[in-house]
Amino acid sequence: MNDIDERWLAPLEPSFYDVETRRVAIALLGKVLVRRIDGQLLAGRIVETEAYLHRADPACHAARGIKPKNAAMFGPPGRAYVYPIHAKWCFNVVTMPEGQGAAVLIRSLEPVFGVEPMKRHRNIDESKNDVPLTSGPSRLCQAMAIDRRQNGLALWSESHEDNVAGSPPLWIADDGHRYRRRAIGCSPRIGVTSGESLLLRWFVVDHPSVSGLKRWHREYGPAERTQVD
DNA sequence: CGATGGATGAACT
DNA sequence: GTTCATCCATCGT
Repeated sequence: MNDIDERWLAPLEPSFYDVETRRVAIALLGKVLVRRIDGQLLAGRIVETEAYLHRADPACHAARGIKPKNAAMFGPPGRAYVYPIHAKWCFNVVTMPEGQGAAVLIRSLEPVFGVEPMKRHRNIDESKNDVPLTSGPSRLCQAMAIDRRQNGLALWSESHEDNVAGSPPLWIADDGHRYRRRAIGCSPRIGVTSGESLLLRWFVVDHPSVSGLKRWHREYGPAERTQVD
């Protein structure tokens, strides 16, 4: 597990994120969120996302304009937007259009490697195997050790210079994994108090790492057809 | 599965 | 000081 060939984990280019928010949310399913911390590599496959649109979306933090708290949302696509909620953290990726405050919330990961350090970060006993490690936006932040320090961080390779280890502490990679279109479901977003009728949550159907509302979903089909590639 | 109550950071008055 | 928030562990059915 320690001899990971990072060539398979090269950061996605900024152009990946410079796309309409919903397409990014869908295209992120199957990608791998990677974290380097304490000399260890943590990774989890993205299996649940939500889109927060720059307009006509009252649930988006950008809806009430730019504030110090949400300023990272208004930065270039491909940067992290990390914000606190109910004493925990949520990790978003900024999408296009730049400067408008659109983002994708990463809601759940399937652990790929680094399970032991993830358990430590989550304060879970090493012997326990049935506790959700990275299911839910705040749990995955805890497992991946993401907090306000990653707010505004660039996730592409240029940010290597930000880190003495020669690589960004947090990025998203494409290892070639693809989910079939029929394996992707959609639903309203979880926990939002406005814009609740919008189907802006996507997830891998019946995946054990997906959090919440598994029952209320429908196949991501022609009605929501969006170019994934 | 749904309801409940706890937890904390930041924007308000 | 008060309120609200892209939550979640826990408990009851």
